[in-house]
Amino acid sequence: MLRRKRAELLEAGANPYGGRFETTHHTSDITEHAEEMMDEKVTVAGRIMSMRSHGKTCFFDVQDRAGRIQIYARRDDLGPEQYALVTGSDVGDIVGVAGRVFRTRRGEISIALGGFSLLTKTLRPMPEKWHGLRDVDLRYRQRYLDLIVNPPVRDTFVLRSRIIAEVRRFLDDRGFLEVETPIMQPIAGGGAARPFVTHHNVLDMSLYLRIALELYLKRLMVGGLERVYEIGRNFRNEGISTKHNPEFTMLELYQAYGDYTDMMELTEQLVATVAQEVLGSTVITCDDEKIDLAPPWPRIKLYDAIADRTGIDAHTIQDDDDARAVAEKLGMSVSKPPTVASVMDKLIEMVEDEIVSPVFLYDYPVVISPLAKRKEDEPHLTYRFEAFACGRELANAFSELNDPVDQLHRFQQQQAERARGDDEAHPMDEEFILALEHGMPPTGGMGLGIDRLVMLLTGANSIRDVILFPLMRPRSQ
RNA sequence: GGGCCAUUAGCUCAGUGGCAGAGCACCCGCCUUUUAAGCGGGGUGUCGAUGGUUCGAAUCCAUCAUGGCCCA
Repeated sequence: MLRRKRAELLEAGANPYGGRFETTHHTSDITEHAEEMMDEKVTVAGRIMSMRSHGKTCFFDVQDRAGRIQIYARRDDLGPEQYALVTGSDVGDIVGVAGRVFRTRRGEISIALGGFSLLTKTLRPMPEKWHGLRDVDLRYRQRYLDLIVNPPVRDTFVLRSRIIAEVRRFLDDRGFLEVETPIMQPIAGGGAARPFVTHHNVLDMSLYLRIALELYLKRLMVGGLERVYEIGRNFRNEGISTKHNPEFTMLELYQAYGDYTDMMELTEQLVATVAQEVLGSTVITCDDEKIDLAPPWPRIKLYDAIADRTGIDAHTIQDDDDARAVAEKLGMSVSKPPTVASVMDKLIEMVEDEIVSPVFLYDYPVVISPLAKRKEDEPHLTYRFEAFACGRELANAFSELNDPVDQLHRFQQQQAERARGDDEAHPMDEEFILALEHGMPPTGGMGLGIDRLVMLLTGANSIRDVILFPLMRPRSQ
């Protein structure tokens, strides 16, 4: 039916796909300053969201990126031809309208239509007008409809953009240099995750999509850039959940001559500042509970938190036998035979679930921290922390390991783990060792999940609600 | 990976063995300040897919697909 209208328009010599159109205002400029603007001539453009034809008059609502405004069309004002073009339009059409600002009898700010241009004809009906688009599958697959019909969705992505802009400003103000490092890497290091593999035809070599930014950014610390950050996409070949999308956006930053305590201060300052700038407050809502992101955040030793939550003294987990005993005692279902690393991960997860207000857990075991500097007095631990809030990990940071000999040793241990079947163990990276051999200054580094931060600040419960186009399986016929 | 739930018109949803339905949207007619406009008329469909049970399946069974929630 809508296709027929397109054909009829073409036949009548009208162009259903117009060109450049100059507007004077956004809808909100008018609705928010209506009193001063009465009788002013304005031009706006947008999509028709509803239509009430009323004999020889017609009302319709036009939505642009700022909001909506009602348009009032009279046949006597427009003449029969223009008026027929108006009433022949459909909800979903994109139009340009010019007219005079006025208020209807019922008090609604409106534009009395003087000129009308069809800019784009829709061939598909819009989702239903008061239930909107609910089907989450359709909302993600056809996000453009979600954005048109569900205003909170647009608000979320506007906020996301502002959050990222504020993060950049915060770091730029502190002398950090924004850099870009390879996304396709011959060795995917810097984290514990399985990578995606691709292939370079001319070089005839496998390349991996990066799982972390870390190892290249640290090379820049060797190179003397002193303060760098990158905001970019990481890719992890793992499951999809409300906390995980295979591609996600990460901030990593490195500060020469700093350590993990500097990173704690920076992290809490960053999050609180961004919240203040974007939301106007550091108080946010997490599952109906109000939490304050204002620094300082409590700092709790990881092992104390684990003991508190589970009664387990994690210091006693030294080998696989200890790990198995703990796994059995707590009734953990660890798929593979439990290792120290897998049991520690699980224990952290148990603590994480109960955290609501922001907290730093610090001093992580060396077995799950192959890139972090070892504690001088407790060599089975590292100068590493993670920040948690609202039941989710938000940031991960450490004093960076800059001893190439220890780093090589750690990589070798990871190879042993890999040989035992841990396919997320860190790969050997000799080029990175070479860089460290040239001397990396003592450095504090921090990684923060941008999607998680946006979730925290927008109150989203699923990562898919803060990613415009989350990964979906192809639609089956 | 396991469990539960969902999938019916463009959208939001009813329909639990007997003619495929409603509201919105859409089409036709009426209506010159309406606003979930109104009034009258019109159903536009591969009931997610494939098998099976049955005289008869949207409905019961099996498998598969996609999605959601919970668990791992």
